[in-house]
Amino acid sequence: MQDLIDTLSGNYASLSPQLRLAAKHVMDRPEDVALKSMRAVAADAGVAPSTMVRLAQASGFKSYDAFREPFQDSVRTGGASFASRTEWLVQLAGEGDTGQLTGSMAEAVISNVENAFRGVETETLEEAAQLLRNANRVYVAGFGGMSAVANYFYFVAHMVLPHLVPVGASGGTSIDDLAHIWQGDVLATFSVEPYSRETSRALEFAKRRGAKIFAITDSRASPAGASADVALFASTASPQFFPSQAAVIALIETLVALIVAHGDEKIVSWMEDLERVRAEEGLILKRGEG
Amino acid sequence: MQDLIDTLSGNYASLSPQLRLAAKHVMDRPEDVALKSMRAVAADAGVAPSTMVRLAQASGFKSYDAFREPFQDSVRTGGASFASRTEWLVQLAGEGDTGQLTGSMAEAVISNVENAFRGVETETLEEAAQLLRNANRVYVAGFGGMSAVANYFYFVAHMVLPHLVPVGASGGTSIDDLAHIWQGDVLATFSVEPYSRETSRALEFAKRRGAKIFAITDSRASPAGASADVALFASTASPQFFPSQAAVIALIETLVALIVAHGDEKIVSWMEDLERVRAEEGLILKRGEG
DNA sequence: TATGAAATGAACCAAATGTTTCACAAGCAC
DNA sequence: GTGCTTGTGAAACATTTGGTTCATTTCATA
Repeated sequence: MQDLIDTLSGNYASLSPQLRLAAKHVMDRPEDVALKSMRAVAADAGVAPSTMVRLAQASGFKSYDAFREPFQDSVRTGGASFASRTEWLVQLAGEGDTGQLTGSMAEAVISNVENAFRGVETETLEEAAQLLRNANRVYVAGFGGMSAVANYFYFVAHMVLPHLVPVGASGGTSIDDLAHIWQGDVLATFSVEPYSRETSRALEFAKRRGAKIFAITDSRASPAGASADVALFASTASPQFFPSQAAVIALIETLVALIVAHGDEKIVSWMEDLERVRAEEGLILKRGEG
Repeated sequence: MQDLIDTLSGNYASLSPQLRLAAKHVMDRPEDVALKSMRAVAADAGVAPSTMVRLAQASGFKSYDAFREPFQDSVRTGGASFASRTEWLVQLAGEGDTGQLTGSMAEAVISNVENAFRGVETETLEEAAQLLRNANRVYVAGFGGMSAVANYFYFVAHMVLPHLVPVGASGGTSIDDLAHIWQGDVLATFSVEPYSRETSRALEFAKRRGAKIFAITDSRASPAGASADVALFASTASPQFFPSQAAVIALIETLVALIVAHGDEKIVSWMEDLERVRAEEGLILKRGEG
């Protein structure tokens, strides 16, 4: 099957738009080809049933059923897909130190994500969403290793929260960016150990000004965790030198989802607008375009 | 599915002869149930088609299709399929529950991470690590929603790879930053649907210059996935409007861990230096300091 | 703009699908 | 033996399947 996918990927450029759509879907969800009916796969891919037949023929198969066979075989023999998580990790460990490292990273990330979601109360998430939504301004701050995370939050959230202000991105000191923070504003911080001095400075400053604090951090005992009005916690445990931010990212994404879900319908039409504009301006590729 | 097989095995004694035949075959070849038609399975088991329906009903399922579902799920590597974005938007009108949204996000992230790690071959990870380590220069590019991810990669990796060059961060056009890319260099791209036009432009440019391409993306059929020398894939499926980047982040972290693990000892002492300096310069807080 | 080739989707077909029905057989109580 | 329940498979059912046809659309070329 992998051979077939490689072939498909190789010929991809020379296919017609509709065949590309079909091929892309097949490559993305090969199990569906094995399990679902041709029509169902076609519907998922957004093409006509006949297009699937044409794809099969274009790939050198006499019929769609013949085309489907390799996929069914790979699902059948692919003991990997049957393996439980622990079995899989053990097997991975058998593949040398690369496999071991990969396995332990996967384990760490999954358990971090699980713990983050398990540990959080839905009310706290609600509170956080409300705090951010109702704030006058939200200042977004993350330093050192967390600047990228703060950056990510800013990018995702600014589409649904118009009152976001990035801190520390402009090159100046963070206090410059915070100069106008005030009551009714919120400082959103992202921090993990080792905690940067700049974060705690920003925290103190914002508090003194009467702003509320929202934090995502790795411990209740952290500077941000202790002083925040609303805080979410995500472990960053990792078998390697750098803390893993995957769980933090997951929390951020969930939070933004909540903000949208329980926000007014204005937000939704707004996002639709945004996407439409980006498409019209040619900033993003249309489906099938390459 | 294993639960179902256990139940089947438990009730086995109390079944009628024909149902036993059917149940035995189902337990022996569960993949066949997932892949073949009911009639085919019945024929293999040596029973009438209706017997299969009866087995399904006797197991507490309303239809044979419902009975088959657990088998298909267990065969399937790609776990839950999520409603399309538009469906999600519709669902929003019905105002979903906070807990439900949180749960489905957790499910999505975990399954994305697991699939990303399961789908990757350890050799590919090795190749990627080597490609990046041995490159003359590595240009790091991500646009739109992926700029934060690229930013994260740059931040984490630049501590272990001194020859990293950010693209598009300086405010100018990305091509400006790529101007000096050449053979022996590598373009590292991060992209998910909807693919930005800028990414494919950068890809073309780098290829023309003879540079190698490394990509983390969400599909083999994506512009980056198709043209990359080494590519890693991570699903970004999510029950909400924005794709989830958590799995991409997890892959990035693993890759960096590999680069460190198999790099020369210079890298390690280098990182130690870096941390020492940051501590000494008072950029980060000592333990207990707040 | 006109022309021809390629691409596409709607409609259709025969075959196969899951399901239901029903007649019959086997076993059991009386 | 007669009734009655349970188990069973053949046949018929509506539905869905993979495959084909063909009119229409698309688009590059003339």
